[in-house]
Amino acid sequence: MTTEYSGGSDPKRIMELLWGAPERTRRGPKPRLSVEQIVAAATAIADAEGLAAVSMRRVAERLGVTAMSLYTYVPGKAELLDLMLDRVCAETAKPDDVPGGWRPRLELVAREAWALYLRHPWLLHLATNRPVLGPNLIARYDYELRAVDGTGLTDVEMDLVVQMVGDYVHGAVRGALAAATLPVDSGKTDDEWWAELSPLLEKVYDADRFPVATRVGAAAGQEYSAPLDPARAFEFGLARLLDGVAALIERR
Amino acid sequence: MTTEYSGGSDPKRIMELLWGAPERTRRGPKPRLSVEQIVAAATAIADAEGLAAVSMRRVAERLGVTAMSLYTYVPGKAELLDLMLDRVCAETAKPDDVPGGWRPRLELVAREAWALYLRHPWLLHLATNRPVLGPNLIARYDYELRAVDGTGLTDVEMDLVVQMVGDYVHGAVRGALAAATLPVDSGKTDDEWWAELSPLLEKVYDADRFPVATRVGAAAGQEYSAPLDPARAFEFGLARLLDGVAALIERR
DNA sequence: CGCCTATTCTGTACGGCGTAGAGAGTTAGG
DNA sequence: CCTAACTCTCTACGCCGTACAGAATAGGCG
Repeated sequence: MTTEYSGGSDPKRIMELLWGAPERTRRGPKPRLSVEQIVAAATAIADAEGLAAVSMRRVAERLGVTAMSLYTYVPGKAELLDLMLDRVCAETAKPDDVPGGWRPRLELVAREAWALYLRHPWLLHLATNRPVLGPNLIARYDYELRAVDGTGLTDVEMDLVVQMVGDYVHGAVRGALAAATLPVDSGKTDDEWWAELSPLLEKVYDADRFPVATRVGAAAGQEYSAPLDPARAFEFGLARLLDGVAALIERR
Repeated sequence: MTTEYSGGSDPKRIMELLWGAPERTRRGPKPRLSVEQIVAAATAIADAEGLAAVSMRRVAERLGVTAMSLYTYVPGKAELLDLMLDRVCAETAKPDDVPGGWRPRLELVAREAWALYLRHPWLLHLATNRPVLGPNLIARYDYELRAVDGTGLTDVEMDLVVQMVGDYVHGAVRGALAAATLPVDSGKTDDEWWAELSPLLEKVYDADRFPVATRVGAAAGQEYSAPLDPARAFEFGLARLLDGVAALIERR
């Protein structure tokens, strides 16, 4: 019996893809590719040229195959993106023996996520509206939760804390990458860009209306454009976040 | 769906658009539209059908005009998205007289952002790679900073705290909306969805491998699918976050 | 007034996208 | 061997953003 899935795609199929389909004997010609090759090719393109460059035609071209032949391996592009997401999540280290309690463990979780985002910036632009229940994502979720297991937090609180850390990293990376790529893809340096923009800005608003934004924006801009400082900002914010978690845990 | 990019071309032009161009006498035929009408139409479509439904052709159609005629008002779609972003940011209330110090002020900032995201969920999918220096965005940034001004934090720390709150809200909304829209656009209830998926999951992984994820995931799923609880989770996480900020401020 | 010219808007077209559908080629099970 | 299952190619549809050419409009200047 087959069910008809109008809007979304077949959950069974994507599950098989994520977890590795059981090898059946196949009647037709030998497949020239594998799902893994396709996902790897798509990931390589995304790493090199960004998510926008990942199209079925581009991926197929890289594999010496027509676009449509990919559809014998993967139901569609959305599922390919799901597979890319789960695949890269296998890269994060998950050591079991981090000493020092929940805080160093959560710090490691955050830093691994930070590093993963920097390796694959296109992760920022993946909209994960629906859960992707792949093996690596679940394993990572489990690992992250274990960082705060046994601290007296309720299950829901544990989920929330882990979610918070993930969200924070996401946002911090976005800020860092925006600052880093701003001068790069406009072909101008940071100073040139601002030099061009600031007279326009000044013509149109008086700094007196937004005194705090003007002052702080300048300071923050300088901080972020310094060589190593997005990472320091990340660490700083992380410390604040974990202080909040600590306050919660100590109250238990 | 993947993220939409915004920002890009001639800085002078987009600045004029954002801040309202100086009215010059124009020689040709009277314009049938205004930038404001176009941005409003695009926003209405995004509110009703999501960001993916916003195309130049769709917006033009809604205004009784061809797609190309929009390009006399707006340099391109990226700039239209910039304008939409700045436009909706005017909606957030910014009262000056919040009593109780920085914490209630920051809470208000977060709740206003939360409400804005819920009114315009497509904001989640807007990635602003470069800053959009519109009047409403700057005004909001200034307002948010004033919430923590005079607390002894450095300028850079102020920026960081405000950024953190914004990032947290972004992530929390994403989680809440994912939970809410999951059953909706698949045409199934939450229970049906899980009932269909869980046998597939069970066939493929044993709960013993991910004991914590299994337990916590179930608890969190139940919590989020309850009617009002994404909002409670949001408030809870916000409290933790602000506890961290408080620890920093008190140390000053 | 009438011309010139800047501006608005339309029509058409290009190259991209995701993917549906038909059909050619290939291989295993009966 | 035949047939059915399977892979892969080709063509095509309907979207997308937008470049370009040209028609219509109307203010500035003679």
